[in-house]
Amino acid sequence: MLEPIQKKSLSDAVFEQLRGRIVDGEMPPGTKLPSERVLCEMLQVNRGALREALRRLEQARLIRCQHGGATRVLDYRTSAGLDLLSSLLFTSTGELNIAVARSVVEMRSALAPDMARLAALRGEPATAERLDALVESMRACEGDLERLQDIAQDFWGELAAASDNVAYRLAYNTLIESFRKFSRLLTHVMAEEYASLDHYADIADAVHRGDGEAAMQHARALTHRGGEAIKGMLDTVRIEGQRR
Amino acid sequence: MLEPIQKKSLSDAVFEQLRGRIVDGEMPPGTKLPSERVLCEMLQVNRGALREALRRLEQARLIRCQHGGATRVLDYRTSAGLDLLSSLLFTSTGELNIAVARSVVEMRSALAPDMARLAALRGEPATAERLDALVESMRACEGDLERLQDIAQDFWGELAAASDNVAYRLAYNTLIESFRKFSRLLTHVMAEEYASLDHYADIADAVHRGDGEAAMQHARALTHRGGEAIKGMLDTVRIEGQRR
DNA sequence: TCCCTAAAGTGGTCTTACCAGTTGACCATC
DNA sequence: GATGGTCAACTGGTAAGACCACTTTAGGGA
Repeated sequence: MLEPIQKKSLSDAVFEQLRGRIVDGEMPPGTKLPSERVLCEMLQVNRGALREALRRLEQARLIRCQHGGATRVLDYRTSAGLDLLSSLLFTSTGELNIAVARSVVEMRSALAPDMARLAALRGEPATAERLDALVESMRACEGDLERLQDIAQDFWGELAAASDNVAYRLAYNTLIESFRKFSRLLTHVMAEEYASLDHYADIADAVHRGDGEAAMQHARALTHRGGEAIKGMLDTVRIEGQRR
Repeated sequence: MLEPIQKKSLSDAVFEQLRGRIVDGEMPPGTKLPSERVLCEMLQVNRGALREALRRLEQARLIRCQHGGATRVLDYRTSAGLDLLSSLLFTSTGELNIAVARSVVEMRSALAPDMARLAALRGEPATAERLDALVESMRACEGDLERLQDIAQDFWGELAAASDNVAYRLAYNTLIESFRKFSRLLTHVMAEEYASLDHYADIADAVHRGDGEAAMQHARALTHRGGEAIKGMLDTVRIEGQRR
């Protein structure tokens, strides 16, 4: 299958390079950035492209610009928002950051049960119908684990939408964006979730009945099981990484 | 008390105006934006300032620009990240959006218990010491509810930092940014949490002992109690709003 | 020592021009 | 009729230079 090639604009490249140097700790909090004119010269780009990148860094709360004064690096740990998460997943050398991946999985486990609970309490009949259809699709792809994984993500997306909680919806978007980047490393873990496919059906059923507690319990069981399996997998990856 | 006046750059103003029109639904998903030259003319700003704003909108995944093609509005519900949350809190007329505020409180309730659990499991002795100090400070300000509220926020911040989970830390930053915008409307609710100040002490104690389950239970009790109270308060606000 | 001021340096705004990719109409070809 | 090429007219992307607004700093005066 052919994939569209990704083209990066100049400001994209500048943004990513500076963001990388900041989160890698190469430019620790408090560092004074060179002036825009100097940065242009160093990066060999025009000032417009540079400023577009600086505005984005400022919005991500990685830097703070002051008219007439200096532009300083902030401590992203205490100032940045969740949107930064996906850019922390891989180190500058391209290796998966296990601690960050674990964070993603843990947060998923914390949010999913309450998402399911609210979806059951607030979801409409059409929601439950769609969940049923997704469960059916999951049953239909016994061998195709990647497809199973994709549908499972859609399942959670449906719950997030039905939870009628905009914070959950937005957090789901952010988490999924991160999760997709390393989920394929864990595809075989999904085989275990497949064994507990009934839990998905139970959640859909609980949404049908409007039983929030039941939906939460089944979601908790599901994410707990998947979460532990994934953490075990991540530990394996880490150990293999240390061997090299 | 005097407050520093907030100065907005041109690109800030452009960004906020366009963001507002998008999230208000005035420009629904799929809408084709006018060309940059035309937008400059309409907004009476130069193209550089406009483009800085467009880059930020693109990063927030509210729009999508295509070289040579059109710039289109995306559906923020399915594409934007959690960082957008705080800008959804108030409507264009300046009124609090109750549904969004409720979302913030619900998400806090979902995350806090697991944050406390991980903080107990992974926190260092110095963390527990700082939590003790914060509890002490809370006891010391019986009458000053606003101060109590601020310290409580620091308490959760300490737990987020100790959880050793970067997703929780970043999500905490985002949630607090939103929460601060309406927390003063709920200050009197904190009086109720004051009655349960021992729960904070219990969490600190659990962190001392490294007892994750206990920390989680007490955090759950705390956020449940506070969450219900806040939701009740928000309902009151909504009813009052309807009366007008 | 203190305060003021001027100069230098910073980010913010603006204009103009040109480069590069997309779209659609038109036309030749198969 | 379907396909593919060409061209003109868009679109966004890059570039360079000038000037404005603000902060910092160094120097000079009281």
